[in-house]
Amino acid sequence: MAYRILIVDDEHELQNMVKEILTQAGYETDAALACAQALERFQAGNPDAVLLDVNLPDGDGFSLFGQLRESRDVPVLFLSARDEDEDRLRGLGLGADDYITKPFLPQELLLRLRSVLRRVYREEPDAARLGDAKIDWGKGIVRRNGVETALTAKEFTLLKKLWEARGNIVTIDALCETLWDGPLVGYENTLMVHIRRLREKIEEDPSHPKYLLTVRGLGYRLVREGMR
Amino acid sequence: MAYRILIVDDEHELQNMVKEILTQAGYETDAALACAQALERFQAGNPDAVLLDVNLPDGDGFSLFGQLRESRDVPVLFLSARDEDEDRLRGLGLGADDYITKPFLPQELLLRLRSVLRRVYREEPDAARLGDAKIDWGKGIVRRNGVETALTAKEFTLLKKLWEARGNIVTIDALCETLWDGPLVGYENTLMVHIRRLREKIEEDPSHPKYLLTVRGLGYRLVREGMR
DNA sequence: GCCCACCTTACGTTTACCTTACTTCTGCAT
DNA sequence: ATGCAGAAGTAAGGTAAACGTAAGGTGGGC
Repeated sequence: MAYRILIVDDEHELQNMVKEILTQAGYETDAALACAQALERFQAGNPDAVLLDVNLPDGDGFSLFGQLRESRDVPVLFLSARDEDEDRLRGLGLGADDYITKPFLPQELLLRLRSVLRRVYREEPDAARLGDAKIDWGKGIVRRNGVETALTAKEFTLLKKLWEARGNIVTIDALCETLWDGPLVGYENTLMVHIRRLREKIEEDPSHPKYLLTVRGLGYRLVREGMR
Repeated sequence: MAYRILIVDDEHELQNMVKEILTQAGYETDAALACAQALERFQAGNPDAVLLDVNLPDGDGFSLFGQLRESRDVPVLFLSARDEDEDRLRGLGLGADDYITKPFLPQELLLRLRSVLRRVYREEPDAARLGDAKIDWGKGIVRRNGVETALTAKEFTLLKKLWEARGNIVTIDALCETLWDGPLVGYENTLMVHIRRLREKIEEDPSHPKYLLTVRGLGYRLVREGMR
């Protein structure tokens, strides 16, 4: 999932350039031309970072910065045509994450933005990839085509067990044992139902699974990337 | 506890100046004149950040940077006398946290360092936001729609535990353990009651929580905003 | 073609959690 | 000590999501 960046600048030309740069690099962008609009877009779009020009028609970037930070500790990178020491110090002094003076190299903008995002959102969510599905173990959810689905307790432990042995067959007995840790009889059918429900959450076509495969007579197995 | 900063520069004069600036600002400093020494001081001193000159007598700062990062994801700010685009892009491209060109204003160095440290070591402001609720950890108070509500001891530690893991599920066992420190069982119901009371303080509609969510069979989880 | 392993669906059951009211505990001021 | 107030814990009835069951269907392997 791409980061969403809000660009606030009153120069159309520069705004489009920045937008182009960021889009090329795989970010999602949103834009505002003035303070009022910026606040509105900020609330609506909930961006992951803000690129903020100091000069704005209906106020200055510094006070807008204050309003943004009051609502949330969002990363903000100032852009400014003025390379006055005073401005730079003011921006950084307020707590901005960076202060970039125009003109700047597209590459440098990207790198500085990346640097900030890396620090702010560093903690890689403990996630696993399964084709086009992403499993977030911390949240206990799986994302596919942008939609999040919560895993139930049984589905969670079941999927985890399969994931830990991904590429290898896990017997039905072994699965039953991890799900009910006890007499491993009588729950085989229930297991199938859970498998089915899991497939509905991680597979595109649950009836023709591509990832959670059944091995007739033995058990189930999760495919491993680049392996069959 | 003051941050420890390692300065790596072969110019005595500049090194002393930087040292002076940082010490004045309340940082602890350590210094090295060349790569070999830098690595030694890095291992020994375990600094919280490194200020790194690009030009060094026994190698260049870029490769030293690689060695440092290999051992640990320490924040690094490059200092350079050369304001060549190429160098800046290279430094930032490697993953540096900032790139400052000499001569620089002492104040700017401090601000940029502070900015990086703030993100890396998460100096949590003494208050947290949760939707329209603001939590003041210092006072142990929650504000919503202008009304202040005091948190009780149990509610406070419970909320803090959830906050520290915000975005991720915290198991009921883990919560019980922090509230009653011990592998005690039998407090699950009490925990629920505390959860309920917390919700009444932070949620608009406690019966349909938007922030403190329950994950059936697994635990509870506090939503995290502006982040995926 | 037949069997058996597995799939699939609908539906009934259970259990984890919610909610409320009440009781007990704890610390503090009198 | 005594009583009080707020905090913490207990209990019991309610609810819906999660789970389990069963029964008919499907298809691969012999």
